[in-house]
Amino acid sequence: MSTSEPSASSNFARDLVAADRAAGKHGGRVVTRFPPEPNGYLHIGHAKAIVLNFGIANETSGGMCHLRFDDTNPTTEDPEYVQAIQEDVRWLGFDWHDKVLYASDYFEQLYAFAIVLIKKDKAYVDSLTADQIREHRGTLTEPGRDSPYRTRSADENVNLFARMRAGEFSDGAHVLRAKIDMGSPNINLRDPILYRIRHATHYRTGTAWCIYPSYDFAHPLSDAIEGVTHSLCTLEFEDHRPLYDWVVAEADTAHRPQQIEFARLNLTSTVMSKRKLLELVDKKLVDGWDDPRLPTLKGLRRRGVTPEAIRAFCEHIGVAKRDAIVEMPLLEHFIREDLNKRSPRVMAVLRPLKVVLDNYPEDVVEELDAVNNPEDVSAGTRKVPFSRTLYIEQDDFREDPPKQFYRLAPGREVRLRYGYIIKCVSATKDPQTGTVTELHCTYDPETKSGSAQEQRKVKATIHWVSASHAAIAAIRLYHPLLLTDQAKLPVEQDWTRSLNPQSLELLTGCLVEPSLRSAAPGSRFQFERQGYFCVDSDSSPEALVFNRTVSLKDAWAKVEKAHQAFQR
RNA sequence: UGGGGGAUCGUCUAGCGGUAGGACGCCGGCCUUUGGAGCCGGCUACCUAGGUUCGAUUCCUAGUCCCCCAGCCA
Repeated sequence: MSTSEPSASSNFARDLVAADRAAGKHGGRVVTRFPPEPNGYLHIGHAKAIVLNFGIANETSGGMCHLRFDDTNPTTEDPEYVQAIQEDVRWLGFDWHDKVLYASDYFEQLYAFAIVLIKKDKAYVDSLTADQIREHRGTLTEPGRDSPYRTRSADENVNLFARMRAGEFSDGAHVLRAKIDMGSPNINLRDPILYRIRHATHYRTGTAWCIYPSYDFAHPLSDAIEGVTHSLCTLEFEDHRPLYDWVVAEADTAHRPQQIEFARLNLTSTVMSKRKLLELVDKKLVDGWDDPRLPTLKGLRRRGVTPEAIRAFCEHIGVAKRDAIVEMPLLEHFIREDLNKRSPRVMAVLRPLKVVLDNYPEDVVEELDAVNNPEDVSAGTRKVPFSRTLYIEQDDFREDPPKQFYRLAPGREVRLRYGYIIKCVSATKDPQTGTVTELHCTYDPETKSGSAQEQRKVKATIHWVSASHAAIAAIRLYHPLLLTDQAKLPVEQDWTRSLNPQSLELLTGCLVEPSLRSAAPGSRFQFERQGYFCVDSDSSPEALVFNRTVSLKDAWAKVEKAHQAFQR
């Protein structure tokens, strides 16, 4: 990777880990883990956790970060996601050094730990129904009540739990619960469920088990089994920490991991919850998990965003405990910053307007020298064909130019990038609609780029393509997925009503310079004066498709907006 | 109204008793064969009220506001 990464910024979690290490806690070892449940695709919120966990491990000598699948719920998980998650973590640029681990690999050990708890009278089999358990749990302000089964003997519990495992009971008939305190003000401590019966096929263990450990039991013990020192998770688990500590203490594990919580990432104008993402995909409101409008890693990748940009963004936003909503323009900034340095420049006309150079010979084609990347001289130059009939951007011509509009207008001059200065002589209009269909211009032969003779300056330089040489392409422009911030989404009414109906804008008949004909899917370019684009996976040499990753900053758009605001 | 957390520029974040800094954004300017990039300058913040202290964003007290928790999800 040539892109320089910002040095890891200080944050409370890093400081905590560093302090523990300095104090010799855990023998100075640092082991973290990224523990997704394989029930969906990773998004940029996960990237924050990945960058944090792998980052802390990587910057510590001898540090290690495990990739662990928290696959304790057979009804929601699928190997498809295991595969996809590994791809995404690898794509982001992280390496788990063979430590792909699965909570399901610990089922036998976890069962043994459960027996330990039962024998210590710290867990019991409850035979209440789910509804009854809920009733007994109390409320936020009222304490819960003990289950009548809470006093079963250890022997009876061991026996019952073994029979649960053996498959003697149907789903929901019994659960294993921790015996803590039904009167605790912390609801998580009111005898939380440790195991439930699920006669379901697990994608890895098949039908070997019909009882499955809950998160609250499996997670702390998995961390302990793996020797995880610092278990970083999001804020909503803060009040599970006493339970986390209780479980490892009562199970008397050799190693005691420490849970640290941080705020999850929120971004404006998009959705990040698994539920909402799934809804968009299921209802076909987007084009699958890799729809470029989605904040999924697959979506961002297809859109043309680089892993370096995502990493830089994640480092920059920091890690703290306060709830925050990061503005999308910040992400866009890091995408532009990265792409600016690495993207070859090309010319592409999104909304073509025909231009005929009346004084340019009909049978001549010049090969003009174009710079591939002004940010990187080693990227070299290429030839771009120039001829009498060209296309320019519709936006680059105004019949009646407003103030501060420097581009083409009747009688005005602009430079054609890498070519000549041209002057607009006349505009042909459709007699029906009045729209401009064609421009007639003259070129000034003395002003060819690179020729030192003519140093005449014009206010604007515009991009263009040669009509007979250009390749036709379809271009997809992406706009915000949501018209409102996710934090402000209506809770009760259908949130999908806040979706932007224009989030995808499809342009066809776009004209791109001929060098793009052979562009491979995934390759990225800057379309000069427009933005960063990448070749979509749907693209082929016969039918080119580009996705706009992000637009360039547009100073004129601001000026124009200010004009409009002034006029109102 | 129980418990757990959190409040610093519009946004994200730093600060660990001693001039409130950075980034995005926004506004000017320079530069420019991308109205891009780059460069220069400017903008705006310590939730409130008390207290401790020579000195408080930081420590203490009391409020206020925001977030999370009542799945046999994670």
